Amino acid sequence: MSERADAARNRRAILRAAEELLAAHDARDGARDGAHDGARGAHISLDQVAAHAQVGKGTVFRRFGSRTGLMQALLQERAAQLREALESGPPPLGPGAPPAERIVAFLDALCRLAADNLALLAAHERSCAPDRHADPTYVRWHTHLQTLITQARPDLDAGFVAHTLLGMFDADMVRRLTPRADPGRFARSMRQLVGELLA
Amino acid sequence: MSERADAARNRRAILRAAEELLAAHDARDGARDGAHDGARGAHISLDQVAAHAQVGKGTVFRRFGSRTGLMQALLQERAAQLREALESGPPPLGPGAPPAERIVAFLDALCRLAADNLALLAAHERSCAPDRHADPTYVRWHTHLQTLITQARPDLDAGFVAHTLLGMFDADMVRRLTPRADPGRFARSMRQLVGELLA
DNA sequence: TAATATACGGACCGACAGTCCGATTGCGCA
DNA sequence: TGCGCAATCGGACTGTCGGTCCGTATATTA
Repeated sequence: MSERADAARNRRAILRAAEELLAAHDARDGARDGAHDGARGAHISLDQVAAHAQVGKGTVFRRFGSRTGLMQALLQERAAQLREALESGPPPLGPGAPPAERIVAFLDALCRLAADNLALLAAHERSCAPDRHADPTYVRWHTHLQTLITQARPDLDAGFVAHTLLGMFDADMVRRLTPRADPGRFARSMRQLVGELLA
Repeated sequence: MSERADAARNRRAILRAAEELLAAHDARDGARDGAHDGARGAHISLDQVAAHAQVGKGTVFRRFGSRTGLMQALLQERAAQLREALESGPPPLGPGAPPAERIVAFLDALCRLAADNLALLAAHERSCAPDRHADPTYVRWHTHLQTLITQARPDLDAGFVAHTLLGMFDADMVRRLTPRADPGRFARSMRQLVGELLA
């Protein structure tokens, strides 16, 4: 036995509470359209999360270690499905398709994931700012891309390119480049750029 | 008259103090080589800056409005020379050369600027995280790139590509991709990637 | 030199990440 | 079923920091 029942229950409660607060932010912020609204940032404090989860603050820290830990756990959860698809799903997302196609499929999937989780992404960025490159999910994505890029374009600096491509998914950038009038712009421009690189 | 003499003196003192603290961080952190050292971040508190500048905290806020304001001022100062060169210097950095060359020259200049001001860049990122896209220096750089890209490759989404290219200059990324053993890697990989895009 | 707009400094505030410890409770075991 | 302990809980507490306030000091100008 590695985790007591109440502990597991609280872990779930905390994750769900964080999601709900994030979603609330998303809704509230999303309501504002048009030009950017300056001081962005889904700032949910851990006190809020604890209160919303009906749990003591200490519990949050015992379960997740820190704000960063909570955010990483949250992102990991949301990314689980994608991870599964990458590792053992059908091509082109999963193994089996030529690398260039897998890259495009992966980035498309990231677009969707980003669009559906803007607030989480923003909060995650903010918390992990110190070195987002240490986040397990980021590392996994980076490794995946790097491998594929190495196969598709052995002449490029795959690590560098992978970082650059992942850099596109900055929450603020996604938001800015996803205007109401043309919600497909981000994905389209992204695909075009990747096309250039793999051509 | 727009600013009293003592006010101007203090403004300079604060800027210099911030630079010195940042440099101290840089030195201390830079001493560590090899693998990443986790919790990065040139975190200089405004209390520290005020103390180091031998000035009251209130003065810092009166002059710069906020932490973000201070960071923006700092970056603007460091970027002044580059700005000058872009607007009225000799080609290819300044006007007169073909857009593709100007883009490369500009990004090369950014490489140098980034390398020389890693700590500032990191601190700036951290403070302006909410929306770095509102920073005057960032906006200037983005506009510059966007214009040139539009000329060089009218078929691309210039705004998107410009953001992506600027995204490469994330302090953490620069640091990671500038190993002691091969300090030219970042600039080289960057040039290669840009070459692909403009080809 | 007097009058006034400006600037100064540092005490003060509220928010928040993270810590601590006495009270509580799930759970294996007899 | 009931015991006992280890794990968990909760929320008070701490230290830090960005930002505000206001009584005092000073540059400036006439």
